[in-house]
Amino acid sequence: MRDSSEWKPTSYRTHTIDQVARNGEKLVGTKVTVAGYAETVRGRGAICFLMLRDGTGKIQAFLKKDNMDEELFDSIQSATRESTIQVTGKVAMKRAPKVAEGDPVPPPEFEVNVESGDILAHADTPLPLGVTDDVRVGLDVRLDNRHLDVRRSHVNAMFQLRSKVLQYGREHLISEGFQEINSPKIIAAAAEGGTNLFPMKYFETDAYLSQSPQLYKQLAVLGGLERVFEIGPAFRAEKHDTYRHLNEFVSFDIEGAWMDDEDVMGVQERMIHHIWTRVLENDQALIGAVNEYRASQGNDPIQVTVPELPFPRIPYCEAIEIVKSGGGEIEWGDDIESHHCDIIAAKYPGFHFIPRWPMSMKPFYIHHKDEEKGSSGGQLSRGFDLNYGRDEMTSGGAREHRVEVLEQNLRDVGLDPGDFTFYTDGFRYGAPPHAGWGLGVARLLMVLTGAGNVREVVLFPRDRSRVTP
RNA sequence: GCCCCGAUGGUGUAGUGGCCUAUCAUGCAGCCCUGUCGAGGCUGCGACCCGGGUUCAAAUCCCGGUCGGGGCGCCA
Repeated sequence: MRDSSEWKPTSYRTHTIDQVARNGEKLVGTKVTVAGYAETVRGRGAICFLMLRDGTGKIQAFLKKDNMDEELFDSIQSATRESTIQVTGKVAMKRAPKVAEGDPVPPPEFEVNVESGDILAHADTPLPLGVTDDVRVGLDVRLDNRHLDVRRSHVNAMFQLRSKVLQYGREHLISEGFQEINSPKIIAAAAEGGTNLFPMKYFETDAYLSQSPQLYKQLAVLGGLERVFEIGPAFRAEKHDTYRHLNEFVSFDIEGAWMDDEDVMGVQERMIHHIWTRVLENDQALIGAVNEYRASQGNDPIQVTVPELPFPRIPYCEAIEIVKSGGGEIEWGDDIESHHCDIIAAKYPGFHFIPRWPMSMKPFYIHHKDEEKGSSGGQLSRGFDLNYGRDEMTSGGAREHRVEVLEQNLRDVGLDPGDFTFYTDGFRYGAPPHAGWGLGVARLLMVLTGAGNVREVVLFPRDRSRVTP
């Protein structure tokens, strides 16, 4: 769980629960105040055991009727599960549990001998979902009650891992000289075409929610910010309903000047390598919490295996051949669909790049070189994807920096360059060649945590049929 | 947008026309016991998504609705 060793006391507690549990030996006899959720309340009569849990750990509070106010004793003893309770008392060594002959004696544990306390907030019964119950809960019930779901240790661990992934990713990009930016999410025109946008009213004007920071991060680079990244939301009004799609998702985006597609693939694989390495070094406790739950459900444990560098590159033309030889029906110029990815994934199960897509399948801002053609003569682009198994993680590429080519590309896909002057004007006064990518944070998390659904790793997911909570 | 599937106590489930005043687990309430520790023992509480239809008889079959799940397309 969280490392709270450096946390300061607050108005409600002198110590976090983990601080007491971890330093019990030093604290024996010391009066402490802790607060947490009542995980279990056992005992009826003269003594009572209250298992308290906060965001850092668990500890048993021991209550004896003789040692405290009788009314308080009764109210805590009859408190409902998940009520929040504050207790004050001296730290003591717990009596060792009975263990069967030959079983190892567990390490010493500590508890709080309660002298006073307070019920901070009472929990209704029954709980919509049990925080510690030994029953499966459907995803929909969990999402409707996410505030309780997140109290479950493996769910809590997943969201701590999410925070770590963002932290380590930032850490790495900053080490390579990228600076964090924020681009507008309210925009006037389609950024890329293709996907549907959510329309909105911006005062008297029609506007949309941004589907991607793409054009803005390019403008930032054209403006001389050199290397930029953004972690922010993107919105797509697509009526999909799958384990890997949401209508609002967080995208990890970068853009760098004087770089091409190969250069930014390098940034990406180094970043993922760094994230995995750091998780492996620092966050085994979180992985352990996830695995404990997986074991209870009969699932294999997840393992953090740092991927080898460089990731395989399977150019589009080669990918088509792999699919064909694997029995898939596909022709040059076709999209590589999920069932095709299954064939490729059988050969390349981990992370792999698919560079050099046909220009006709990539957005107008992707760069191409006239001399790079596919086997059947079609124009190739400098756009690439990053896949893990069958799932697409990333889309990226070298960008078109020649304004006259950019405008032609717009016309080729049926867009009017006149609608994009806010963007194309950025290229008229000298433009560095540049490249970048966008990575789906939740999809990366799925790989790391073994989650079978993006909704597992998004706190309050927005899909086709869910806008609350 | 297309295709498939599902809805039973708070939660997760059993159930394929009469054996269902509906199973089991968990939960909740109460009692007993107890320095417990996945506590234990006993008693009790609580459900067939909504509307129509078929039938002597519907949780079960049919139609419509609502909500949900899975897959595809598209994408991150």
